[in-house]
Amino acid sequence: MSEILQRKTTVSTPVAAFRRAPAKAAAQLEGADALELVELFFFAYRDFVGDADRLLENYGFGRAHHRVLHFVHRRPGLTIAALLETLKITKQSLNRVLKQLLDAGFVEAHAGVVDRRQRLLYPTPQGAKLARELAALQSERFLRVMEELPPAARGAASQFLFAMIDPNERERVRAHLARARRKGGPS
Amino acid sequence: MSEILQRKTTVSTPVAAFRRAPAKAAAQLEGADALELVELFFFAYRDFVGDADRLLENYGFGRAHHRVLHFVHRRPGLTIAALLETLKITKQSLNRVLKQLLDAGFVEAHAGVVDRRQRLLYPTPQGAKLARELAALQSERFLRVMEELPPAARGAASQFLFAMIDPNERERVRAHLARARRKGGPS
DNA sequence: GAAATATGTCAATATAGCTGACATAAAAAG
DNA sequence: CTTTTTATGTCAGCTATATTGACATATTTC
Repeated sequence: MSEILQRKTTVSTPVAAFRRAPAKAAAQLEGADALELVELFFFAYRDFVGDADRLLENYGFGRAHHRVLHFVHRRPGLTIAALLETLKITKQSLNRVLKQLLDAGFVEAHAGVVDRRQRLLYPTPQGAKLARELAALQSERFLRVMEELPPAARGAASQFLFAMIDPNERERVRAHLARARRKGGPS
Repeated sequence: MSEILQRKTTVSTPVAAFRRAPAKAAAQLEGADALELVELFFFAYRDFVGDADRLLENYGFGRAHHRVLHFVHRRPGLTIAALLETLKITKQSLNRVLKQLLDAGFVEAHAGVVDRRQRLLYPTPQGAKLARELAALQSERFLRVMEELPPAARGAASQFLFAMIDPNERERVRAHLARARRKGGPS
């Protein structure tokens, strides 16, 4: 069931709780095993963002730029307000990063047609290219993971991640994904 | 299979690829669906760390303190070198944070017995208490998630997270978990 | 016309990381 | 027993990312 977690020299698997004691899972989880999940999540995220970080260095950009470019690419025509809500940062924080992306020609802003106060953000061709490269890097990790995982576990990954999101944020996330599907398309 | 992802008003699920086209999964994943996993991972991690952040504020500590305290608590007697390797930061970065934890009485350092150059790090009772509180907060999220998830998906979560870790880091992570199990115990 | 909204901007501050250079004590190697 | 390596500490300066608070402007809505 968890071959990938096994060392060649038989040693205990990273997180054994769910297999070890299926009956008393909820009780036993609390102490040590949830802690292991916490740590795995930490390590996984650390490596996950590392991929993109290395590419971004070549452009003089950081993670903040990545996030902005990513969401603008995913939802062309995104407003400042929508971006702020997605990123959960202040407009002052966003502005520094966004200005750099605008100046460097990776993102464009156009006045909204229905509401001219709004600035609708679009990736430039150059921005779209970088966004695709970054997305490819991170997607590759997921692709590799899905290949490694037993087929039964594959669908579980997205369920798991979605369940990890704050319940009161889920609707927003769902809305974002729905809009990205309409707008961004196959890219 | 993915009830938790469903809106009450029937709408497409966040990540439908693995169910949508089991046969052509690998091909179709690349474009849009791996991207959704990337985003879910981002949102999930954002909310996951948010829990602890709020508690840490009361103590004037940040995430960096949390990570140090966490690993010291998990592996009492940890050396500086081991901590640096786990956190993947420089000793200068660590030192500022560690000094604050030492000064505030959350962590203690004792000269190593076999090698007196080493400083073995231990949580104080106060440090252990805070570490447990933080761990409980983050464990709770996992516990809730595991309850939400269909039983079949539960074991998959740890497999998934472990598979997300860089292959050349996995041995280190396994070693960490093994040591934590011996040392930290049920805490 | 007044009020609310979307956005921009200036200034000061905090946190968390980095590089580079140098210092010290203890262990290991010769 | 001297030299070298190792484990750690520390100073100084820099960068990236975020914050709060205050104020400005254009546009829309009431």
